[in-house]
Amino acid sequence: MSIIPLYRVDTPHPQAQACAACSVRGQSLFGALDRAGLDYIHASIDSIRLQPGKTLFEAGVRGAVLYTLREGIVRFERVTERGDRRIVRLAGRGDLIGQEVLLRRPYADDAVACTPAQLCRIPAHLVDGLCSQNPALVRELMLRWQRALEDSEAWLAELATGPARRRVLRLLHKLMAHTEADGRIWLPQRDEIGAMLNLTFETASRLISQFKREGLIELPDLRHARIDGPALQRALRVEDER
Amino acid sequence: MSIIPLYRVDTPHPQAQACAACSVRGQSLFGALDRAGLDYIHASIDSIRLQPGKTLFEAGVRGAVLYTLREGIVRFERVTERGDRRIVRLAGRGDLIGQEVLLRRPYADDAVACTPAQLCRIPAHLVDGLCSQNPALVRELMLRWQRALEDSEAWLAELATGPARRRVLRLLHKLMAHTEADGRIWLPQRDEIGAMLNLTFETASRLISQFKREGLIELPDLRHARIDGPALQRALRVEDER
DNA sequence: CGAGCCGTTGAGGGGATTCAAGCTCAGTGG
DNA sequence: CCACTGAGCTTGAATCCCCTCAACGGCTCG
Repeated sequence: MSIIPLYRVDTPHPQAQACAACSVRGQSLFGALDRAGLDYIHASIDSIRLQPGKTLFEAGVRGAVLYTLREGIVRFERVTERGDRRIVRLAGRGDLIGQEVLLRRPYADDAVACTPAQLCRIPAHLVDGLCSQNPALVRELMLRWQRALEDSEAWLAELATGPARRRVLRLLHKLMAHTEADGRIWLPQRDEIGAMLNLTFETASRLISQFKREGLIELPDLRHARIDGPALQRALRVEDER
Repeated sequence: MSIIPLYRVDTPHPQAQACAACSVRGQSLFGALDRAGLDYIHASIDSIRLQPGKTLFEAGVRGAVLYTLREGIVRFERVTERGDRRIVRLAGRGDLIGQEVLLRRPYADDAVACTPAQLCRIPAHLVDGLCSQNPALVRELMLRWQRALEDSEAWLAELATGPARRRVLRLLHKLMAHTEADGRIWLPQRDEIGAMLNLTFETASRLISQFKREGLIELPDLRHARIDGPALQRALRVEDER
């Protein structure tokens, strides 16, 4: 919960200090804000934690809040008319989640935590207010929309094309962008891989096992992998040159 | 080319009148503009015609113009690292094309006319200028970004999933949104269908022929189809309930 | 009239799915 | 303590759907 100051102080609000020191501030939406802007927002922003598998919001709901992802990975998924789940995009550190509420639109997808996640919960009206003052923020928002669009199109072009082996290799490549401090990457469950790449979980399992045998990856635990980067590059080259 | 007036007149500029009367004005980006706004923009906007197969711009290029599609269908495509062409989205009447230039970003995809197309060519700086005056325009822009994002995600979920028959049926369903005045829809070439649905052109051809035999569609000419709507709905139902 | 593009159709092969069984591991309760 | 259970992962065998390769026909253009 946020804290509401009862008296005027000269030092900035503690949450404002926290925002100013935030590890993802430079990459986040509010990176464009100055001290005064931070002072304005701090009181309304809550910090949220989410366990893997927990949903942040559901498609179709008209929400009034959006989120900045400080830590972890969140996936966007939707259920097709045929009834199967399809993961259409991932969000990582610094990404904005649920920006459609700024347009008074319902959430477009389910948003579900893939890993333990930490987020800032931001009321939509807060961003509305800041936008009218701050053109840089508007531009920042548009940039995020464009990035999300390009992500989605790249996903379609690169992760939904070609043989299964190539698709899983490309997924591993993409996941390397979210490498953790200790060099491990998040390895999705087999049925999640299936939902991302349009494969059955058996096929996903076969390929991950195969990569293990080939020495391309190793699994320190069930949810993480270490990837042999150069070997992955080579394997991708082989797939693409044919 | 645009015409620059040499003397001040009381009647609105002819192009401003054309804009005000534009058939897609209500759905277009500048639907949010008033008379004064239209007067401001008219002189810089050119009208463009494009034949099927002609490209409007290429991915990676840093352009300075964006477009409103007045008539026809334009596709966005990109070449995967493996080297095959993949169509990732379609634009129809009233859609905005190339808005990434507003962010000083290179075009994200190739844009190619699918049908004869008419567009308005809009210099990016023009929109920049209007945005600072006109909050409604900013909101309209954001809405378009969000719509494009949702289109792309829906494409991924609905057109890249399931057996080939279902994918082509869903494509026909989607194309019905662009039905022409006489009730015909644009029917892509077989290899275009392949590039949209990740199929070979042979498979696309087989399915279109099959639909013809089933009476689901008829082809008045090679590039157009008439669809039996209820039959299509039934066929989709059958596909989805299994 | 031949060349080239586009569409159609067939035959055969291959890669992913389907169906099925067995495995590990964490949690539960006797 | 350990059987029991269920969820997730792995692996095998058979099937099927789509791709590949190939031939052919219609159409437009030079």
